Amino acid sequence: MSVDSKRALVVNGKKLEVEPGATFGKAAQALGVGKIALAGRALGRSYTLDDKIPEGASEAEILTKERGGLAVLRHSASHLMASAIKRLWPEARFGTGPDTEKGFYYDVDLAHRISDEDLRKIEAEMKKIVSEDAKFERSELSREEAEKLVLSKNESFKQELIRDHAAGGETVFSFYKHSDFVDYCEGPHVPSTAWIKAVKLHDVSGSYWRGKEGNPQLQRVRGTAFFSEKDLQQHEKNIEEAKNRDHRKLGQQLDLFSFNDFAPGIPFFHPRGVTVYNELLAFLRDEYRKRGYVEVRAPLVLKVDLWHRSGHYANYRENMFFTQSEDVEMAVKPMNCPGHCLIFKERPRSYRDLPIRMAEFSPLHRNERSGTLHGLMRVRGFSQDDAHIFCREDQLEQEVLHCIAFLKKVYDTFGFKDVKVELSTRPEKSIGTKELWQKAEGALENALNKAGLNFRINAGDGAFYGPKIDFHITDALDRSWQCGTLQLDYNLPSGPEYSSQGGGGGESPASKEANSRFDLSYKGQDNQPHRPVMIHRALLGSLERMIGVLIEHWAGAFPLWLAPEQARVLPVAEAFVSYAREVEKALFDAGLRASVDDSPEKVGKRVRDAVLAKVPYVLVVGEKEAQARSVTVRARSSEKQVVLSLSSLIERARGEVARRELAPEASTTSLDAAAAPSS
RNA sequence: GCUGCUGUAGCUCAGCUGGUAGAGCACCUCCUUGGUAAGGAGGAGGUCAUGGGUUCGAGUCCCAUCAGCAGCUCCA
Repeated sequence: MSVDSKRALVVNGKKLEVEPGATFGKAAQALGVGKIALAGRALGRSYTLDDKIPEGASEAEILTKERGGLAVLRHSASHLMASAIKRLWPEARFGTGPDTEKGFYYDVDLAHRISDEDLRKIEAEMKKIVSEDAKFERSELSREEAEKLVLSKNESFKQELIRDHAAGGETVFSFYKHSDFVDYCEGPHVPSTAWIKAVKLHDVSGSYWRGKEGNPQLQRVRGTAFFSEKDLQQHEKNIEEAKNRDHRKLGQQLDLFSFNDFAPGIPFFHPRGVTVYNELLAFLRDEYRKRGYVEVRAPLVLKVDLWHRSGHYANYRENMFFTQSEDVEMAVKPMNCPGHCLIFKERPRSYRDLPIRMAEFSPLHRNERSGTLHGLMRVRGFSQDDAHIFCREDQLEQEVLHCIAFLKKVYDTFGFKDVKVELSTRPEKSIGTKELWQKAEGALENALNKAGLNFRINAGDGAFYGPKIDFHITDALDRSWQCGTLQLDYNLPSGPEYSSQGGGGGESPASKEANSRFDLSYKGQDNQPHRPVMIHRALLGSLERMIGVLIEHWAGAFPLWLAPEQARVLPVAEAFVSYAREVEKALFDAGLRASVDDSPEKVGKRVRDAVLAKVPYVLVVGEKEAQARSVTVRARSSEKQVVLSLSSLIERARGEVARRELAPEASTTSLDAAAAPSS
């Protein structure tokens, strides 16, 4: 083969003939994306457009603005920021600085505490470097050279990374340089700093090196970047709007709940919040009745002996509240499972009794670390829609499917579209045989597939006693919260045969008690005792967290069945207050939550108040309505007015509640259809 | 728990380099009897998170504590 013969290459999925020694830039031009090309990739590595396409590559990728560009831009912005920081504080050392979903950050080790003012200074310095139009250049070094280079710059964190990568088998260490700043980095990057025009730094916070609590804490400087100033502004605007959905803000505005210094992290639910809370409970109890659940109530405070037996004392003590009675140490329960095991044991059980689906809504208390608290999403006192299913081994899959079907019903009722499902498998520290684990994981995976759910496997993240399925929902600011959970538990039902092979945490192996859990059994068809399997499951997760999620999901505009105030009657003048009261009474008698606003304000003002309170139905009544025994309805999310007879409004609203209808728009449509011809 | 930031009326916030508190909304009273997103006038309301300290004097400066916010960590 002659040296100058062209070679075939697949670039971005298209076949291309390239000259030997051609650069990624040339390939980009040949593809017609020369102007928007940012970087190249081949053989699992990133390159600049000026780099030659590696000889051995038969495929290559050109990253462009549209093709993975934002991540490239942001990663470059993090380098740009690091270089600006280095100019301002030459002693700064760096951890890692990746792009993220919404922007980028760089972790900095610097004795000087970076303030908000400093962020502006850094931004100004970044602008300078942008105007310098500094090229990003790539180079490759051997391990020795790489370590030498980072050590010469006193970058010990980078050295640690290099050593780790070397231990992982890496032999080529790439560096990216722009201006006077060089960084150990995989890339890719934009061609030059001039690309990074729309960039903004947001905040600085602490962050442990490599995410380990014992490690030194670096300063994480966070920001974001876009290709255009317009996109950046839009992004900032979106964030502002998302903040208006924050359940903490809406919870206060809508008078749903509050927090008080006297009980940090434990919510006070106001009357309106309790209405939502109780409607959710009613929904679940309805479903429990249909699905063969039984509800129980176990004590809130139990002797520590019990928590020793359950393993909570050894594994969960840090998160428990303790108290005492006379000389007996007791604990406030953080979970329901031990109580349910005790109820199970209260009498002999037969295989005919199983499955037992035992539900409980009791409040739980967990002493969460102060920094983890977050509105209703993470609290120290809450109730789960908890249940423990005691079943036979052969009922396991069916029961898991039963739970998933239930969960789907619940999430459909709320209209959740983006639920992330994770299957967490056997962790390093685990109890039980390999076969048991494989069986359990298989059962869960099988059930997920049968249920048609897309899921991600989260290897090694299961509980030590069994694998689990978690359901995550994101909040207004895209933070992910675990809501539903489904866990297989072989631990709590176990008896004296249980040994603390790795899972026992701080338990003393000498203690026989610690080595026996609840020793649950049922009498099988064979007249022999058998061990039941326990499924621990919650669908909403905690009522508190779910209410927080729902507030953000609907921006406070609850569907009719959950709305604290379902209708507000506004008499147009004092003369019609008595008819307004009649309407209120009729609604009340129909089981609906209604009020009259007879404050001495103009109708416009009272309509505004009702809209801001997100009341689903605003009913204006005056002379016409009083005579016709009708109401003029203004449904939420529609300014359209519809005249309805009082009786047909009630009929509609009751149906909407009974079916737990979702969208306010749906009710608007049905109202339109039912609209009496207005005179 | 860690790092940083914040804490002024019920809510949202103003209060310059220290000279002992202000607005809008909400609330109350009166006027207005109003037909779909803010009618008008007046009034009341604050141990400036708490506790120390510096100072002739602290909302303002310093320290501690408490709580919240962002991120990290944690989340059986």
